Amino acid sequence: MSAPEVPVRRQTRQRTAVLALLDELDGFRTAQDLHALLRERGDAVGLATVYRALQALVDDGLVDVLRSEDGEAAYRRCSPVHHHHLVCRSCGLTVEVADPPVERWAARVAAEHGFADVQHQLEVFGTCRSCAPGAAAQR
Amino acid sequence: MSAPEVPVRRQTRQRTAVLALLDELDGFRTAQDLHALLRERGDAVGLATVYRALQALVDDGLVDVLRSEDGEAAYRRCSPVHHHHLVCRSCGLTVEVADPPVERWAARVAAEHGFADVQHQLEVFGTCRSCAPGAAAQR
DNA sequence: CGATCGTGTGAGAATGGTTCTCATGACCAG
DNA sequence: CTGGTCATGAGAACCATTCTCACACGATCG
Ligand SMILES: [Mn+2]
Ligand SMILES: [Mn+2]
Ligand SMILES: [Zn+2]
Ligand SMILES: [Zn+2]
Repeated sequence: MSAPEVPVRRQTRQRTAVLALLDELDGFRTAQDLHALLRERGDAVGLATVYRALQALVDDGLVDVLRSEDGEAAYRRCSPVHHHHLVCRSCGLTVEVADPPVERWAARVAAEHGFADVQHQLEVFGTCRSCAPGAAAQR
Repeated sequence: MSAPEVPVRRQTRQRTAVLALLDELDGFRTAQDLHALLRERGDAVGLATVYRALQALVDDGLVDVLRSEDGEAAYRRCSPVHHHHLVCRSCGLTVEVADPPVERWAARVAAEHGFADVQHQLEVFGTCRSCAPGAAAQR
């Protein structure tokens, strides 16, 4: 029983690059986007490795993932505490928001219907100020 | 301007069969699942047609669609009024639930951050009574 | 330091859900 | 009834994601 259940997570140039890039971005981005950005930037990383690095970060709770309307997965460096997202449909800008009321509500509704092992997901989508129609003309 | 903006929606055997099947099911099902069920049942429909029929029903507001964790789309006959879902992860059993408080909350939070054209999505996932561990043994 | 071991990497193939193509079939208004 | 649209379906195409496997390279320990 001396072998760790979860293998040691090695620190590699690729994983460092992926996390560093996510730290600079403020919105949700797809794996393909991140891969392209890394390539432009010079420190290229294989696409499969980008996917693996992102999955590891999600498992470690450092990154949140959500599905865009067309089913593509999008990733974002997020705080480790439970929260929800206010996402701009146009530019991806995201604000983390908390909502205690819905936490209790979800648990209560689930219990009323006999559901266990309850989880919930709440996302709010809209158009941010910068992306509002006319925002470009105003400056 | 005599041509209708939206072409007439013809009533075909295939579209009727898809909607009739959805009316008998109480949970979210993937297009592939529905296609297989229709085939078993005898009145087969092409897979592409199943996808097109489902998309039309979604456009008409008769069917709701959500993405499972692996990105697959799942469809369910739903009421046309705004609501949220309590979904069993195991069998797909779904209960429609309303939550007035979150409606106001979403609008307020979005406004505070300058977001417009706000939409939100709230889903609760859990394990229903029938799928709870031990339920099978209990009869 | 190095040797060693096991994990990480990446190019390309494979997978699989969804959409597209296009020739053919069938609603339905007139 | 009939024509003109729209619908259908088999298969190809698409494309995000995962898998394969030979090779590279962190971490560990003497
Ligand atoms: Mn919550
Ligand atoms: Mn709502
Ligand atoms: Zn924006
Ligand atoms: Zn269930």
